[in-house]
Amino acid sequence: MMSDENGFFEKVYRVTCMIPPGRVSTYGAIARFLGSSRSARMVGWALNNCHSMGEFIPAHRVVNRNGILTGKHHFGTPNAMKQLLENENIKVVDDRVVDFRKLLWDPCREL
DNA sequence: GGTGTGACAATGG
DNA sequence: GCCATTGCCACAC
Repeated sequence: MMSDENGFFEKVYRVTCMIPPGRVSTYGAIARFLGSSRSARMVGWALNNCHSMGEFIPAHRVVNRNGILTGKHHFGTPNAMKQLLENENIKVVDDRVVDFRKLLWDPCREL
């Protein structure tokens, strides 16, 4: 009960929505911001359920540590994620975010 | 209540 | 420096 808003998933959704446009974040960074630096995998899983939220989650701004669009296949179409990233003025080449290091948005650092 | 999983990350060879 | 393996923690069945 009422664990929905306090659940790990809800936190992931909220932080993911907090990612400013034109920026990208990593699963580990989000997980660490949530207090569970080792639950990076849970972050991806949470986004996997994001389709059940009823609200759109900018999961396309979340990539792995290498800046690779690991979950692009889960967007319905592998091109959707890249298209969304390009829509944010983010360059994506070979399923990798260009200047990912500069575009990296760390909640623990920026906040 | 236990088992399996999963869009990662870190470590070792 | 790259490839393979382990750890990991929260959620679904």
